[in-house]
Amino acid sequence: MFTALATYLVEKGGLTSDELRQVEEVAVPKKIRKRQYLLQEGDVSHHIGFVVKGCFRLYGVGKNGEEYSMRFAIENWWISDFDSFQSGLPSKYNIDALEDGELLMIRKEKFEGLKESIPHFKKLIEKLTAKNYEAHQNRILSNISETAEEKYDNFIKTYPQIYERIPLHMVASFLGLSRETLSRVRQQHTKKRTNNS
Amino acid sequence: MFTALATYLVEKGGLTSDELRQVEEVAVPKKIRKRQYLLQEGDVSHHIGFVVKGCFRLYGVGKNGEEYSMRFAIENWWISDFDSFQSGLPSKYNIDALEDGELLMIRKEKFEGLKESIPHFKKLIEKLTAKNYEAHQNRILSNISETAEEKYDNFIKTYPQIYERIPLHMVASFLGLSRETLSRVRQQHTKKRTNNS
DNA sequence: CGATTCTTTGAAAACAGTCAATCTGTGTGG
DNA sequence: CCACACAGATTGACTGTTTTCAAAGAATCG
Repeated sequence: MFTALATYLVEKGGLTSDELRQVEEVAVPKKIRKRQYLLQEGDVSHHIGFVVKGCFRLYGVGKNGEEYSMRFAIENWWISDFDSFQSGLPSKYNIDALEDGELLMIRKEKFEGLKESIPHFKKLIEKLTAKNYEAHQNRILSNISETAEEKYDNFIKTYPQIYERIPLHMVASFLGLSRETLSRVRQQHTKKRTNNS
Repeated sequence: MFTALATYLVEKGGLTSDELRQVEEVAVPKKIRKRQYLLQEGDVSHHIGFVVKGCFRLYGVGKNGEEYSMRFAIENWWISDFDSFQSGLPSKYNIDALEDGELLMIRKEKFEGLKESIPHFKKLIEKLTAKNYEAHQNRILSNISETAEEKYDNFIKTYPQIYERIPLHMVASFLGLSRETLSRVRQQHTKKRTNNS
């Protein structure tokens, strides 16, 4: 089960087999069933998880019970509430599994240790952090500048693999639209596509 | 002029006077006039600026010429297009001065050097990065979950110092509202306040 | 199969955006 | 010092988009 992470670390970070062994030592496999929580509001996120298999979702809950999807993660993505992971404070969010899945969990202390002792690993994490920053920036720009249709368009172009795996009402809550609006936007969209081709 | 940054680094990062000297060596003072650009779309952001005095704005321009405010910075904040700064790619954004101002500019290579050679400095930057991540997360949640009035409310609570210094139409573009809508929201808001007190 | 979850649709209401006009304060040049 | 231009803020009337509520139609799962 570690092979997925090993492959990833070699490809993306150029880790040596000795370095891989160090990572393997601290990566704890975890199986999780669909609909189970990986993290619940109020918990502290002590781990970061590498997704070997499955699909996960980080979301907040409004006072009327509405769910706001903040982030999704599929194979070869990392998942955690990074806020809580960094700060050690209780999380405002929940993480749940949208499918049966498998993760490799690394404790915060161990994770920091890997960054210290493996420069390649550190570099990789910094690269991911930068990418993440850019993604946030783009998402905010999309939020404040685009119409519902443009947001939808943008989403399916940016995250096609995710789009095909999650229910539409979660796409809607990720984009800040009601599911009904998303449904209608999609209808418009396919109408246009068929006219043009 | 360096004293502002020195004070900041001692208070927030606990730097020693020797470490401060290292920072001073690479920090280049820059004066800038109201309405001048610090960065223009297409430029690469080679520097990060520490704001000694003044107020700055990072914004994108839509195809119809509308401006979308992504970020503001006042005294003791850092300003740059961090995307471009990290990646070395041309920026999609502009930075301009909303008032006459003074900055201390640090070149990317020098900045990375400081992180290498001064653990205190590195730690401070990492703390800021984490805070920034949290701020982005909160802003996205606000974007996708709140009404116009809640967004406005949230903004004046989160950034009171900025609110009182920048034109309202920039607050509007930061929140993803039209200036007219913001104006009406404000009117409602003050009406409520006077009724309740 | 029955239950649950997900998606779509229609109609009405709430909300935000646009356009156009006006009002304010600031600063510049004659 | 005044006049004028300019940037910013507000207001009203209108338009358009999005939400809400209610219902019903798919799809999936045990």
